[in-house]
Amino acid sequence: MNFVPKSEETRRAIIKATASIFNKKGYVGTYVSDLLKATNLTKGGIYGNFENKEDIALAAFDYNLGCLRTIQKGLVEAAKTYKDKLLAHIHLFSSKANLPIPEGGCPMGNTALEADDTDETLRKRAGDGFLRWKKDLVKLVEEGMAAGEFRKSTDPEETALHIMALLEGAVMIGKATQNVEILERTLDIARGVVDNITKKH
Amino acid sequence: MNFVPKSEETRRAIIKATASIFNKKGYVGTYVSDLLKATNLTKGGIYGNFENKEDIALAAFDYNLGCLRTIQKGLVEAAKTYKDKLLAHIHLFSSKANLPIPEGGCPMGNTALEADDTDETLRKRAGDGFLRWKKDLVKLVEEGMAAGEFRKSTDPEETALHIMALLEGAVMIGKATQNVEILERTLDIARGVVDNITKKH
DNA sequence: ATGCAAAGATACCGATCGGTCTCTGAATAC
DNA sequence: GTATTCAGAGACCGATCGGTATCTTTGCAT
Repeated sequence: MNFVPKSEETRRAIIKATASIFNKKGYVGTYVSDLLKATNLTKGGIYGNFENKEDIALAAFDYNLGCLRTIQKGLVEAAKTYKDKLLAHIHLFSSKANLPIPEGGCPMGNTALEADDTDETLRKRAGDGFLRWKKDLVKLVEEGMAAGEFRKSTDPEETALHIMALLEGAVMIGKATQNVEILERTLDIARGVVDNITKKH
Repeated sequence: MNFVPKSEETRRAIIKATASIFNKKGYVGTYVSDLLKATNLTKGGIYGNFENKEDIALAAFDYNLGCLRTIQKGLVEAAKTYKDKLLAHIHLFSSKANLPIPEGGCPMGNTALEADDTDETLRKRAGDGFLRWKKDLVKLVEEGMAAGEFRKSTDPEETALHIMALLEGAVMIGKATQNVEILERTLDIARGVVDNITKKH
């Protein structure tokens, strides 16, 4: 215990180099040997900066999710209307968007389904990520309602869950079938959800 | 090559005993030692009936999915209206339903997100499962339209994707957050989708 | 130039991985 | 009763797992 990383810089480099591996191959499927290859380090370098494999996996998850949220934040801030802000959340998942999102897809989704029965710490990270995302969406819907963009009858929580579930489901089914059309069609459904709460004039 | 299982009965027993393990811990996360424990067999028994671990994993996936589809089929056939048949697909995922569904959740979802970047054979199984499910749903919507239950303006494929993505997303987010309310609320959204294509009178 | 600290290389560890091969014991055939 | 068969037991295999402990190198302060 009282573990102190030897070099904050190396630590960051390890995370950056290995985050995509964890996101693609999962926690158990990623071996320390994979990390050595990806970082061109040896065990001394790895274990001098991380306590153990799970420590790296957690940092990698945070990195991947942080990366996603940063892009998301940029898109949302760039959007002017609340409708467009919601659409930005959807656009983030589009294969056409060509955004520098983490390889391997949504880290929350990947982690959720791998870790839910096996690793409580990782599961909680994913769960907290979803709750934070929901909070963001709920806030956007509420603000959009206050601004008069969305119908008064809108249920913010329902809308948030609707969009989130659609997006995660879209990615999952799109990846399993390796069918981009399915992904994009499902994203269009999510866009329709946003459209449906928007006031027409 | 030319592998022939020694006992069809034992083979089935192995699948039955280990299917839930694969569904919970995933392909890489499930060890042959886990299978020995669960079956009370030794390696001779296992490898006399399966070529290798992937062979068991594939059989386990088929078993889990088959189990799910059997229950699904029963619920759908029991439902009288097409609306209720669609709702049956949703009900299958409800935590309140207390159905004997495979432990560990939807095998397609689990397999999709674990195997999409690592195991082409497993990925394809999951993908094919989704496509078959979509076909079932599309057919139900089309038949419901022909029977005058659903609006003429309904897009069967869109409806199918909408329901599937919502359900898979619901399970994922529900499990990650360990929040049954979130699962059930999202299922209600899916029920709303069915309601929206249903003609009112 | 010399001494020191620390980051990372490397050798090593026990455990366990997936898989093979030989043996054994119980049921069947004769 | 004896021979045969075959499902499954279990010892064994090399490779690799995650992790530790010691050595080596490098850069810096003096």
